[in-house]
Amino acid sequence: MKAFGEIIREQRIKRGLVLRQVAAATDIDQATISKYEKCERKPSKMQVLQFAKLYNLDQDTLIVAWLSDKVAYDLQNERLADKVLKVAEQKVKYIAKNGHK
Amino acid sequence: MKAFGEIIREQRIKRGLVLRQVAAATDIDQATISKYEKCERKPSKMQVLQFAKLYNLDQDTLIVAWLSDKVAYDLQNERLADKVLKVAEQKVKYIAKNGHK
DNA sequence: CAGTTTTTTGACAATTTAAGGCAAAAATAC
DNA sequence: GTATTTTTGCCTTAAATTGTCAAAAAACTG
Repeated sequence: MKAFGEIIREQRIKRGLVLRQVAAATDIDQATISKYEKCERKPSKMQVLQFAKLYNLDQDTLIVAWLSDKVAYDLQNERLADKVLKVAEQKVKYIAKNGHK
Repeated sequence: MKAFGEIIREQRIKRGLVLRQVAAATDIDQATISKYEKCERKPSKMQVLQFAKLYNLDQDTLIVAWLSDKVAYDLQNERLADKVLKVAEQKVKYIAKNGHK
């Protein structure tokens, strides 16, 4: 249960890379990458996939980390977060079944 | 497990009001209200509370309906929605416990 | 069925929100 | 203490979402 940022930082360190190098490889500003790693900016899906490729990570795993960050972020400070997630789960199931009328 | 829009439409009909009247009472454009009821626009939190007051509904209930709509909407078409919600739940719990460093 | 009221739609303007980018500051390593 | 790396702040930009108005469509009413 790691945040997207933690994951990509771990991977970068593990490979002994500095931000500058990752920036060069991905064509993303190094300050921006720093912010991703510290969870101060949220990348687009395309960028998530870029990182998955760069670090040889399973795409699904990384996307789950990234999307769940977003959801959790939207609910931060919400007393009702728990209830909201349970209801959202039902709604997602319902939509998956019956489509979106 | 109703959508926010369904709820406020039900309530309006139940009271025999037309959009024009609700628009006057809330100072929201009637086209906008129509869109809320059809889930084509998402109101702000303030407006959700306005509707709670207008229709004498429990605020929490309405907010849960509204927020869960948002979450479910973000995850529509996401094959991984289920997994995402489970992870998000853990993250929310974690944040609630340890704050947001 | 014509006339009236209500609801919906569509295009556009306005707002809001979040991200990208640069340069300076801070931290870390050498 | 210098050099490198990382972080921060600010600002611009871009994207997404909403509100608004007018016209079209739909639903009532007599």
